[in-house]
Formats: sequence, C-alpha cells, structure tokens
Amino acid sequence: MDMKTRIAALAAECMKSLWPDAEGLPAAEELRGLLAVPPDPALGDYAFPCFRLARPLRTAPPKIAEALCAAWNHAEVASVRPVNGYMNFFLNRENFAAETMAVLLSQGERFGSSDLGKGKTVCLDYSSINIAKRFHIGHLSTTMIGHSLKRIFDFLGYTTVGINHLGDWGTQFGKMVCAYKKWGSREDVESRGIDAMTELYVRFHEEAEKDPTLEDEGRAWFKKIEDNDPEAMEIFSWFKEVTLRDAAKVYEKLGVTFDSYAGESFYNDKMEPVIQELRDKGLLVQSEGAWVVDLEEDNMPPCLILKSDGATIYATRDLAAAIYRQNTYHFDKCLYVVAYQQDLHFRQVFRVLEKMGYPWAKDCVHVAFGMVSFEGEALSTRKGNVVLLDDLLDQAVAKAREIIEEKSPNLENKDEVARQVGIGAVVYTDLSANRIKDIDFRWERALNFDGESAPYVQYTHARCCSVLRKAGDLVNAAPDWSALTDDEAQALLRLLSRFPDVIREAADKYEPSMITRAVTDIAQAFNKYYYEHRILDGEPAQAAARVALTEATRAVIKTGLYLIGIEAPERM
RNA sequence: GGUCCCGUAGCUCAGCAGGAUAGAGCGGUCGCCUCCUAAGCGACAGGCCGUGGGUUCGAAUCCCGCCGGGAUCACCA
Repeated sequence: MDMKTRIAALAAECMKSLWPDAEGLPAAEELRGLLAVPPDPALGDYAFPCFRLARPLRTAPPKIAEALCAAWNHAEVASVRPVNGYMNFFLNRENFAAETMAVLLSQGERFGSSDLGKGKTVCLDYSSINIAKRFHIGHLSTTMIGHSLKRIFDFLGYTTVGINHLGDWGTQFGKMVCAYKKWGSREDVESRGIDAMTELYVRFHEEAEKDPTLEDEGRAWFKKIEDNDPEAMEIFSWFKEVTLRDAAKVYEKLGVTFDSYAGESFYNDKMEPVIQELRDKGLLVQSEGAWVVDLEEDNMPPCLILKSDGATIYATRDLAAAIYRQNTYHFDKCLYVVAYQQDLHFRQVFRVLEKMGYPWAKDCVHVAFGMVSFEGEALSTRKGNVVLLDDLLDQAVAKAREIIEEKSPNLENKDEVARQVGIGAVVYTDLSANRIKDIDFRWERALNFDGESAPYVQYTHARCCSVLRKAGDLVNAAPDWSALTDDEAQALLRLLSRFPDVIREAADKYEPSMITRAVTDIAQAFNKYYYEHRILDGEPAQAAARVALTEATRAVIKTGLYLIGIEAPERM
C-alpha cells in the first residue's frame, strides 16, 4: 500500500471515530482522491481540504481541520497540523524513507510493473508504413508512441500484439509494376531501393500523360495482383521486401519490433464476408451509386463500404481487420496509433462495428496524435520539405559523437554511447509533449541536447552508475534510513514512490509523455540531491542509505527510459 | 457552414476526475568545479492561464457564448 492510500485510510478511520453518525462523509477510497499535495512542501506532504465536510457536518472547515488533527494518533506515519481549513500531513520522514526504499530495492528495475493485465490482450496498430515510400519524420510519432505503449502494457502484465498495418494495397502498385516491366531493372531497384521505385512511379505518370492507354495497363497489372498472378505477385512481393528491408534498418536503430506485418493486402480476401454480414444485418444502403452504412442518427456522414465501381475502400478493410483481430487475438483493447486527421474515419468504423452488434467495438480506441510540420511548413516530399528518419538519426548520432569528443574524450565505447544518446534525443523529443500536440520539426531544436532531453536523463543515469561503481562495500552495508530525511532526499523519494502510478496513468491515457516527464523530474530531483549531499562520505550506515537511494534512482530511470524506448548508457 | 481538437512566460511545453503563492526547459543576464561525471547546480528577469459570462466556500481546471488557430466533412489512406 502506498503512503497516500495509507493516509487516506487512516484519515477516514479518524473521521469515522469522530463523527460515527454523520452522513455523506467520504470513504477511504474517495478520500484518497481528495488528498492534495500542498503547493509548498513546507506546508506538508499531503493535505486534506476540509471544505467538503462543512455541509454534512454543519461546521466551519477550520474547526473540522482542528478536530481531525486533534484526534489524529498515528505519529509514526505522519504528524498533522490544521491550516486554514486544511488538514496538513507531514510524513514521518524516516518511516517514509524506510518503507519506500524497501519496495524500491526489492523490485529494482521491475518497480512499477504489475500483473494488472494478466490474461488480457492489447492489440496495437502502429507505424503502418506504406510500401515504396521512404520513412520520414512524419512516421516517427506513430512508431514511437505505439512502441512505447506496447512496452508499457507489457510491463503492466498485458499480452501485447504489435501490428504494422502495411499500406500495401492500391492501384498505384499496379502502375509501379507496370512501369518496372517497361523501364525498370532488377539491379537498380535492388541497389537504390525505394528511390528507384519512386522514380518508376513518377515516370509512369509522365508517360501516361502522353499515352493514356498506360493507365489501363497499370490497372490491368493491379488486377493481376488482386488475382494472384504469379509474375505480378513476384514483383510486388519483391517491392514489399525491398521496402521492409529499408524500414528494418530504421526499426533496428529505434529498437522497434512488431509481432505482425498483416497489412491491407492481407485483408483482401477477408472483406467479402464482412460486406455480406453488413448486407444481412440490413446496414448496407445504396447512395449515389455507392454502398454505405448510414450514420445520420449518429451525426456523422455515411461510412462508405463499396465504391460505385464495386471496389472496397479503407473503411471496408479496417472493418475486416478489426473483426479479424478480435477473432484471432480476442483483444481486450485494440489501439490505433494514427494521426488525428483520421478521427472521423475511426469514429465511423467503430460505430459501424457497434451497429453490427459487436460489443467489443467499445474497446477499439483511436490513439490520435498531432501533425508534424517542418520548419513551419507542411511536410511535402515534392517540395523537399521532409526529413528522412535515417538522416535525422544519423545526424543526431553524429552530434552526440561530437559532444562526447569534447566532454568525454577518454570514454571507451564512444560510438555505442553516441548511438544511444543521439537516437535517445530524437525519441525523447517525440515523446515529450502530450501526443495530441502538433510538432514543428526544427533542426536547431532536434539537435539541441541541453535541458529537458534524453541526454539529460541519460547523464543522470550514468552519474548514478558512476557513484555506484565507487560505492564498494557500501552496497551491502545495512542502511540507516534516517540519512534520507532531508528535503532533497524526501523530494526524490516522493517522485520515485509515485512512479508506479505514473505508469498506470500513462497506460490509461495512452500517454507515453507522462513517463518522459516523470523520468525527467526524477533526474532533476536526483541532480539536486547529488549537488547538495555527499553520497559516499561519512558514517557507513548513512552512506549506505544514500547509495541505496542512488541505486533506486538508477533503476527507476532505466525502467522509465526503457518504457519510452530509450537506452540508458552507464557512462557518458 | 457542421463536427472534432487546440489556445498557459519571447519560444517549446507541464499543471485540467476544482483546492493554498500557476511550474519546468530553451533563449537572456549573473554566479558555482582543491569535492562522488559541470551533458550538472543555483539566482535574476519574464504571466489579466485567448476572452466574456455562469456554477462553487474556492476555477488555468467544470458549463455556455465569443475570438483566434488547426483538422475533417463519401468514392485516396
């Protein structure tokens, strides 16, 4: 039980003993929510505002606070003082330190993990790259938010399924195969990959302007792909392979993995039954030549299922995919980490699933995130307003390497650390603000490693490691927790003890940035502590306590960074 | 126009199941290494929390209106 829960329970008990017959008093659980943290630590560690009791007790808040404080007899947990209608709790610092440290040390890097999600499955649809397109900064958020959420849910005991819902369907691929047959060469695509494919595509459009029959040829090739024609499929599959090979390099740098690459083409033969089902359930109506599900009563435009030419559309595929995922994985949650532009689309799809009678439709969640622009302008490959992820990561690593050369010329594994720091910096920036915020990418900012940044947190981790390397036998000495009763240690302990709550809330809100913030706060608190106190000097039992606090901090930072997909170097 | 989202320091953002004096970082100015990593720590400057109402003992936080910005509104995903 954490301190807050414990204080709430004791306060509820105290209240009950004072006013056994009063009605409308908050129970322990509600009281926990009412407990506030005073703006100034000098006012206390927790505060209970008594205003809410004024009405049920027909008494002025300050009187209530005084009565409660007078009746409080748990000094071993906290002392209390009434101030302006607040009942202020001052934790017994040594007790708080001892209890918090006991949990921290016993759980180590697993601190904050749980079996909350035992037996439950979460599907996560993220990254979802398009075939024959390069990986750029516009794809970073979906990739890293999804990756981080996967780790967070894993950590909380859920079974997770990471799905890269590939954009591998559409007439453009017929055109590409067509162009390849006419002008392409195997060697060129093999060696230049996506660039070669893009050129073929561009050339196709240029030539098609002169010779419109090309369009028909392109469509014919797509039809062949649809019909599983061996030659068409061989080429198309190879295009996919080349694209994925390219993406794999970036995924490897970022440490991102997937359990499934079932993309749009995978659902090609799974849509017909869904359409039939919609028809059987009387949901499909014809409108303007197309077949749609009417959503007027839901105040939404109709959801298009079949185009007027009879072809399916992305909503059709998303319906088939959702049903497939439910049947295959029996998910308790299915998260779609997709930009907020698609908000309406997902609301429509989820609503249609609901209309189909699937109760699990409510478990489908669009985890929306903001748009990326580049130096104030919309991303546009055509205008060159785009930064390839590979280039960004390389530059960040190079910058980190430069700084290492300057600040730690004697470091042994410079390249390795530069990689961890550079990539960490990029990831940290992406996961530092609430996901809904738009991001305006600027080189100057992306390569600034000062202040709240991955390097700052990583540096703190390395600092902890450095102290621990020098701690020697103190690691095993019996600690005297009274050494951790100063303001700085207490502030750090408070943050550490809250870490499990943060993880749970990050999962609840699908918000990795909460963890980014928490590790940053912890790093800040530790650096302050480090500056104010000598860890290794003095009385061994006291030093042992400070060493233990350092170890706990190290472990929590490492875990926090792991949960947002960032590595923690031991020296830098 | 309908719907959804956003508006907090010069800039990037926390805080928003209401609580005491609104917090960080960057940028600016100025300090701190004979001492466990100075990629660090501290100080100063910087705010009618877009705006007007309402609810409340109490509103940056909840509700309504308005203003500003963004996204989206069927045969692309």
